[in-house]
Amino acid sequence: MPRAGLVASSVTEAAAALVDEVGFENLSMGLLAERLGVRAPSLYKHVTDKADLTHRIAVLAMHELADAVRDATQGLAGSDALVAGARAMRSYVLQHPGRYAAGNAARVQGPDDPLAPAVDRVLASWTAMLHGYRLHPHEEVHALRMLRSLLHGFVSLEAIGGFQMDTDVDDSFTWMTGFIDRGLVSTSPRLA
Amino acid sequence: MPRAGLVASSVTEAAAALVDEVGFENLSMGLLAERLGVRAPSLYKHVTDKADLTHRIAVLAMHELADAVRDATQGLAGSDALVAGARAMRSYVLQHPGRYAAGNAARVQGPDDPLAPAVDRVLASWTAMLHGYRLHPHEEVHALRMLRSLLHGFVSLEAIGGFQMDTDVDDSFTWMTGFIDRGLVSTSPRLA
DNA sequence: CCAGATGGCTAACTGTGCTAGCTTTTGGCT
DNA sequence: AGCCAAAAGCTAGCACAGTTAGCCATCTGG
Repeated sequence: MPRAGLVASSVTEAAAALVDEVGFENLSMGLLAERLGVRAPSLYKHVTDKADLTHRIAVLAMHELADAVRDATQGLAGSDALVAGARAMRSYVLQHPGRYAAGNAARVQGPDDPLAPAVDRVLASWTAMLHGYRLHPHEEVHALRMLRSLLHGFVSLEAIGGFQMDTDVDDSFTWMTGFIDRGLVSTSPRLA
Repeated sequence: MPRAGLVASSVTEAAAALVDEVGFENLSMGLLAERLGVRAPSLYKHVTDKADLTHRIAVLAMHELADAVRDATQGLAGSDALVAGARAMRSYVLQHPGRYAAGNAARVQGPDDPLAPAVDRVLASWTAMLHGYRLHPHEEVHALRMLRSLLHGFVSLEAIGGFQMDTDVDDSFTWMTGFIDRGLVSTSPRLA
């Protein structure tokens, strides 16, 4: 019987694809094994346990999200960058809800946890974006947290179908990013 | 042997307390039964299954949240109401993270699901609050979604310890509510 | 005070995560 | 080429959580 030729990264990729399909809470080792044409215990040769697996998905997701935002904001600044970055994040999460859920469920474990730099990359993208507004240095952290909360909250709610009313969700997102942009401009001591 | 004298509501209350203590994902029928001085299968005389139990917690949580916001904004309007309501929500979630997690995990099931009116009560609170800003009618939904996203995102991130930097989280929250308030005021066709 | 409804129990089944220990493939080294 | 250790797969089986079946004790209404 030939081997399946698995490796930690390929298992993680398959798990990420699966989790986007069936939902984060429905991920099971058995189902993943089936997808890979292997028996469940064999997976433990590549990941230590299910927690390790979901953690790896989280790291993957944060890097992919950081890449998506970076690519979308390439060459843009100020309002344009903000809108493009926000749209890129929303699009990524709608396309990969399971991965994003894994990212939210994960916690940074030790000082060498690769999740930390992955999350930092995402935060650095937002920070760079906010830099264009020339805020007071002590306001930047507040603005970063606000932006993060807003985007995270919006996409989380949208992903679980939380917006019931029939008003178009795209319109709300556009309005919202415009609202934040105007607020940031008028908060800026230089651009106001 | 005397009976424990349980009833659906008391089981739900106990489960809500437990879930705040051990975390939503660590809720187990066995642990809850132990707390109630009963064996696990006995719980099924009061709730149909674990999903039913968490759903009941969710309904309870949404009503409690709606109450907290209503009480906090009593007699206030405009900016004052917004700030007070936002603070009340943040405070509730920090005090009852498990309940709030249950509320987010729940989905409205049928047309008679008591979760729907409970969620509506919360949304109605925010809507009433926004009414003070006299926005254009077609902008109200957008503003509601923004406010909801922002608050949900912030308290969710805070509850899981997502804000790493040592800048005070209280300060960020205050800054953020102020930012939104100013934005709403200047968006309003009457108050600007 | 009896009878039915009700709330508790034990026993047992299922599904999932995971470990132990065996077998087979694989790839490098002589 | 052939050997040998490491690695990758497998089966068997344990533990634990959720759940059901079915029994017995306890309340409560007539």
